[in-house]
Amino acid sequence: MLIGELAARTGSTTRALRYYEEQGLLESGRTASGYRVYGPNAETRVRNVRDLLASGFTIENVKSFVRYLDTDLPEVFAYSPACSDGYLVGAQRVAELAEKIAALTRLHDILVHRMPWLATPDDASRKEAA
Amino acid sequence: MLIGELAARTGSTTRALRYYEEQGLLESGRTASGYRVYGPNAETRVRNVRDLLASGFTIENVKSFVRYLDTDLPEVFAYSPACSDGYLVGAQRVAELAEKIAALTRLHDILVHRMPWLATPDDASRKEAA
DNA sequence: GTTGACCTTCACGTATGGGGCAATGTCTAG
DNA sequence: CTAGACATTGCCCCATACGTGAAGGTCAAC
Repeated sequence: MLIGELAARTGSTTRALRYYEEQGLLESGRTASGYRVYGPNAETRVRNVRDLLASGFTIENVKSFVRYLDTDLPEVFAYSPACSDGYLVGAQRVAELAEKIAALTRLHDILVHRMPWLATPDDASRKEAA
Repeated sequence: MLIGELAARTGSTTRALRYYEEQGLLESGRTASGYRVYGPNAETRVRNVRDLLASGFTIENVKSFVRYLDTDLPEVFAYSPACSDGYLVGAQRVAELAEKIAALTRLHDILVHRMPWLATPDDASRKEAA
């Protein structure tokens, strides 16, 4: 399978696949003329990478899961913290996201506090609730 | 007043002040030897710029307020939408922040949903409330 | 032999607010 | 006269996951 086919089968792009390889998340053989060649496992692997990215992990995070990316991930994730590093990475990522959300929320609230006429109905209802 | 003094008086850095000038938010005269020279208004202006940035506006946003930056801003902001462009910029910025917060929250929730053992007490209480 | 679809590497652009160098010029005090 | 504190411009760096060309090689079909 060449890179175009793999991209089509996984709903990604050739650019993304080369990027994953550059990041050490994907391996490929080469034809005599230098084209990347992929085995059938590559499809599962790419799906897993994209699945994790879409779940809020970063590329760096996904590197921690690289050992498990050739089997179906739902299996891995279904049974509690399957691997301790997965747990740690997940927990750290959740904390990072929570922190970023908090920081942006702080900015948002400062802004609304200074310019109260900017409050959205959503803000108003949250204010009522508080 | 030279750049170092202005930086010290406003709690910023020389690098930041040159950046503000590059962005058109600050003006300076020059000595014969090329040093930047600032008048006393510069201090108010820089404070206002940094105040707006700290309030969640971007550099681009602050450019919209450039006409008002030589007077004390609290005055400007105290009387409802003092200037219609201020209102528009503020509203847009609030919307942008809200959107970013929503996007990050979506990621966060997906992650917690997939790895429920990662939920923080905060998540749990929010879940109860819902 | 040529068109066209496929592939390659290289490398800049995205948004944000500066940080941190380098290489060099200027001013002031001892 | 020289040290050192200050100034200048300019350029690369940060994180993020690729997008979007450029300039060119490869392969199948007609």
